[in-house]
Amino acid sequence: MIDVVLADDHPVVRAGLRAVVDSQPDMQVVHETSTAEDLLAWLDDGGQADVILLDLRFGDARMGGATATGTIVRRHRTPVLVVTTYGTDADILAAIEAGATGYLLKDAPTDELARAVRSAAAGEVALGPDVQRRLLGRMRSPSENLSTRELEVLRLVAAGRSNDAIARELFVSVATIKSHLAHINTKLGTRSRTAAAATARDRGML
Amino acid sequence: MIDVVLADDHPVVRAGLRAVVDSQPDMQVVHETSTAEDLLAWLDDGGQADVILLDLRFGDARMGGATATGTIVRRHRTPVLVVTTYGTDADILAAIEAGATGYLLKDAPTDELARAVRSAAAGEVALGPDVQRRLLGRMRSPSENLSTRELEVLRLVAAGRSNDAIARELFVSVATIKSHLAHINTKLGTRSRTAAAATARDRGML
DNA sequence: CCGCCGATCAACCTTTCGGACGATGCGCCG
DNA sequence: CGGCGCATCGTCCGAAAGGTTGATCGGCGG
Repeated sequence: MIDVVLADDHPVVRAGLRAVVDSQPDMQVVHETSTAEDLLAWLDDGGQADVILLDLRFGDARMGGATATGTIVRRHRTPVLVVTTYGTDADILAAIEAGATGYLLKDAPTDELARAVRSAAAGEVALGPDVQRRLLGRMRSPSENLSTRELEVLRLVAAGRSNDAIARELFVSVATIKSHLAHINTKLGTRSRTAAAATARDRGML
Repeated sequence: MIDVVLADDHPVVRAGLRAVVDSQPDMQVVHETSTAEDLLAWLDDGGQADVILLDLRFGDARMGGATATGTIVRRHRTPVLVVTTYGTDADILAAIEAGATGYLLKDAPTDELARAVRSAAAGEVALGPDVQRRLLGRMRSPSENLSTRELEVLRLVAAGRSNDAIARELFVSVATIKSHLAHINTKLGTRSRTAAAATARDRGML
């Protein structure tokens, strides 16, 4: 039997996760908390769990999901499965770097969730298909390979400047800016300045 | 007995709403759908409900929650209770203008949800406390002169979509998007989509 | 009832971008 | 030394975006 703990500040979502987990014959919810602090307190108090389902976005809570994940993994070595609504690349990366065993989006079908819980309990990594796709996309375009000049241009693009304005601002010709932008779009896998700016924001590279 | 229909593209949230509703002695879930189209189809097919719990954000679905709300209210006169995760002012306004009977955030406690369902079934308006506070805040500062539609377009622009993509997403022609964008640029004092997106971010209108 | 506004679309034209070449110079590293 | 990546510029062309004007339609308020 897999003992699962839920940590989510949305009562409705907690009820949903509980329903999904309890409907599985081989797992059960043993505890629920609505804040990361409560979760930590429960664990420190001797609470035992096989898997923790954690929401990355704790409303306006003091402790973020990523921080909580790091603390839990370090202190209790319990597998943390991050289940959140929106998956910006930065969030996902942060969670994984913090030591999360898996990352699922809330729009994942229930059987996928159950599978992820079993994988996590077994100590395996469990990433949702969406998440895997995102990570792959990130690999294909390793973002950080933007040169300093390209990043400089990208920042100005994101600020809404035109090529001409950027050229004047950087004391180069428009052709150069276009060239940089072409490289940026190639590296980020985008097709327009606006998409590049949006992607850059998502990845927290500004 | 209050018959409730759920419309949400997140399986977990659907399970959560179902758990909450079914735990109340005076209400029950009679149908679930994951898209607005399915919901409309079910209603058109003779489905009867006392209250509809609808998610405003239907992933990448073709029909937005606000549009769906309008159609349902006009065609079937069934009270629609919008239950969504994040409450942007524009979202709330759009939903209410479309004729939603109530608006709740998903982080609302379960008893508040149950109360809202009863109010909606009785034909009363049911706005969560958070929502009411937001509306008041909005009254004080009339935000921007941007219409809800323009704001919708602006958001997609900021997400990096092309005019063509936005047009397909909103089911209108490219000419309309260009028209909206022209108005947006006039109102914001910008000269390009990227600048408009940047300005919008600065002013926190997304 | 009439006027105004928001949403929708169209046609036309100008400007800006983006893609696909190629070219030069510079610094770094094996 | 000889690549290699980076930054710089150029041209050509097609695609996308922006500006202008004008039109229809529905709702809402005076």
